[in-house]
Amino acid sequence: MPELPEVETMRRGILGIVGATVHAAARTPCRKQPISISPRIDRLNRRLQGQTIVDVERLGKRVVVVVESADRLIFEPRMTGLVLIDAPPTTEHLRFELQLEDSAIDRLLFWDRRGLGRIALLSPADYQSKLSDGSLGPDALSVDAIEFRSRFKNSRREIKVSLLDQAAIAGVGNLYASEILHLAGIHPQSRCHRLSVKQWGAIHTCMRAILQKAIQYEGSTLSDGTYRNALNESGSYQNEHQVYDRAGQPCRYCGQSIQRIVQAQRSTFFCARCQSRRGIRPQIEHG
DNA sequence: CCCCAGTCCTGCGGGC
DNA sequence: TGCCCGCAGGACTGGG
Repeated sequence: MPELPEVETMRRGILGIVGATVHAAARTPCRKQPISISPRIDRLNRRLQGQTIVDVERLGKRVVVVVESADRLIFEPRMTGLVLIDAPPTTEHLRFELQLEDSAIDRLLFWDRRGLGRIALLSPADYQSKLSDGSLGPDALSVDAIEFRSRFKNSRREIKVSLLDQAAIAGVGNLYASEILHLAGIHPQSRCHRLSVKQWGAIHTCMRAILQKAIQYEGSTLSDGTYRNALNESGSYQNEHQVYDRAGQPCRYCGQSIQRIVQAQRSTFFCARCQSRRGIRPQIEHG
């Protein structure tokens, strides 16, 4: 399930398309239900044809391809989507391609096994309103500690659930939320409004540490093997997981059995000893 | 404001 | 052994 580190790895993996010119944008033959592409593919193709790619950005869990007209092609992988420049895992789930010219890279591909992913082409005005309509918070790696705390501190929700709210902070998903709170020594059911300034500092610091380390490891490829980088290679951060999908196994830090609970219909994994309802794990340095 | 259940969708693995 | 159901969860919606 691509979260910020996986999407950032995809972004880095396709940077070679900068400078290429779009020959055509097209759906690929695929017997599955067509994925959502906005606007309609013929209109999207007309707006992209002949455009030079000038940048590849990331916005939370989305890959953003910028062309010279300042239109932005947004790839939203959701659960099983991949942005690739090399051989896709299967041909039957290949959904979309950008045929390229004037480049060593032939084409940019969107592959998605389950088809929940989305593609959208946004004008600069559409993009600006998307950024300012409140549906997407600041990127998890851009937001500073003050802004971070201010976005959560008055909420009565549980911290784990709040971290998944993309309108608060963009980029953190279910896997990394558990890992971040474990490193910070914060219980996932802690209510936001009851956390201290020091605890918010710890969560912010640990969020940055976990996400940056996961980027270094090129993301997490889970047992279903779906996630791949742009060259169709596995990530390796799954080997570093402390709690995610480790229910019943010993905490690597203290040996206590990792617990699984359900919050907002999603699995949360945590260590009840390292993540007490009181305070920060004392051994972790913050700042 | 926030919560919850349902929706999309496919592949897989547990259980019978 | 084979089949079916439920689960995985990112983003969103509608109702309470």
